Amino acid sequence: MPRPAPDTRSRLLAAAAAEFAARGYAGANVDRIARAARVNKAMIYYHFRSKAALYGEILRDMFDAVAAGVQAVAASTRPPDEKIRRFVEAIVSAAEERPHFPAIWLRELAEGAAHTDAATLRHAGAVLAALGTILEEGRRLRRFQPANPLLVHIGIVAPLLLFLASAPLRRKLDRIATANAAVVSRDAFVAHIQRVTLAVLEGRIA
Amino acid sequence: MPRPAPDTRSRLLAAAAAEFAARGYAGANVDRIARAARVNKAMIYYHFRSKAALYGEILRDMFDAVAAGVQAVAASTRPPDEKIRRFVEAIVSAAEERPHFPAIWLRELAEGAAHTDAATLRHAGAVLAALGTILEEGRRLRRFQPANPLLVHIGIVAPLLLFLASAPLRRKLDRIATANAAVVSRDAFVAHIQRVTLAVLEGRIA
DNA sequence: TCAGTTAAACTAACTGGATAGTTAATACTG
DNA sequence: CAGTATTAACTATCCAGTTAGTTTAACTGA
Repeated sequence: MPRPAPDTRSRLLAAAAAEFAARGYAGANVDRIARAARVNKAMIYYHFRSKAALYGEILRDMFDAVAAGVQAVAASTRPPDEKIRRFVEAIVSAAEERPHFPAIWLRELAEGAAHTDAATLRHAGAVLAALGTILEEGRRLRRFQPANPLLVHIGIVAPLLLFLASAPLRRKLDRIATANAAVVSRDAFVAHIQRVTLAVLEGRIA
Repeated sequence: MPRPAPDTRSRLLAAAAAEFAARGYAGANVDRIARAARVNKAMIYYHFRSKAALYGEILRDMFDAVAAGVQAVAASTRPPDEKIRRFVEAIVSAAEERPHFPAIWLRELAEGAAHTDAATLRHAGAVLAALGTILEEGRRLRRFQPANPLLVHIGIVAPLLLFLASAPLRRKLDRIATANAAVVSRDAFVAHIQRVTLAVLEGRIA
């Protein structure tokens, strides 16, 4: 039933996100995306303008979501330590709603955000800015020590992204390797990042 | 001067590492690698078997170097806390001798090590194993609390990789963004990771 | 000491297959 | 019937890998 444009568009977005995450922008194949979405390839060019535009749409959606999440946290009325916990949680849950986000973000970092347009880049910058706001507030309230926002940000985002993005690899290794006991649950990992970050901010490190 | 086979091979390796780091395996272009190395494209197929073999060689060299470095640290006679500091330092200096390592490693993680052969994968696993040895020793000597090696490993490697791999992006952003004061030196960053890791291991968190 | 031989190192030009993007025609629905 | 959604088949380009032939350094032995 053509007119109501079923879910072709969203099916394409989902299939494309999986493909881009698994193979990167250059490695992604438009025919394969169409096949996975069970849709004619030409629909990609009907609903989106090009492979690049499709990718851009996915990126934009991802960074919009994260930026919105962490900005809400920063603007809320909570004690600073609680804001930090929720900042971490906001990133993780945005990533879990979009399972391909971590891998795609990692790749964009690796190639200097080559496929990221200025607007999306600003949204990404807003995540760092939101963290900066929280740190500043914590400092004003004498709860946090001075800390470089970039350093704190990397300390949070890098482990989260790597942990989430490497899930497929870890599963693969567990199947091969000899009883690799090094398995960590999502919750344990998040809690660990929250604790470590707060220890840093509250000056409980060395 | 054909016979002495000047540095064609090493020039190709260098150019290829840069290309793979900047664009990923699929995005890398063999003609561009040859041009950058100022060498005829056919030389790639003369000195290496294929694009994949060239990439594999680069990966192998990288993981060999890191594995050797951290294994030397683990085998040395130092107190556990010093071993941890040197473990971090070993990874950073291997990465600095091979500036394209971090971006390439990040990508491999993002795509589940799709282009990594079994031997190279074992070397990568050896890095985690070396850390495990250090943690165990520290525990035996009552210096470290019990800790999940994978969790500690990600806490070290993820920030290092992200910090090193995002250097080009950060430079790009600094040129655009309005007085982004969030600049962190290499040494400050490394020292921070060392301190945080030891705080975790010595049970000084939470 | 040097003509002749060998094999490694190298090149220009080509090939074939993959793939992003197009088009013209068709189905459906309000 | 009007316009949105969809399709099969096509095109043009790009790019990994090949090939047939050339140059050069190192060696041979007379």
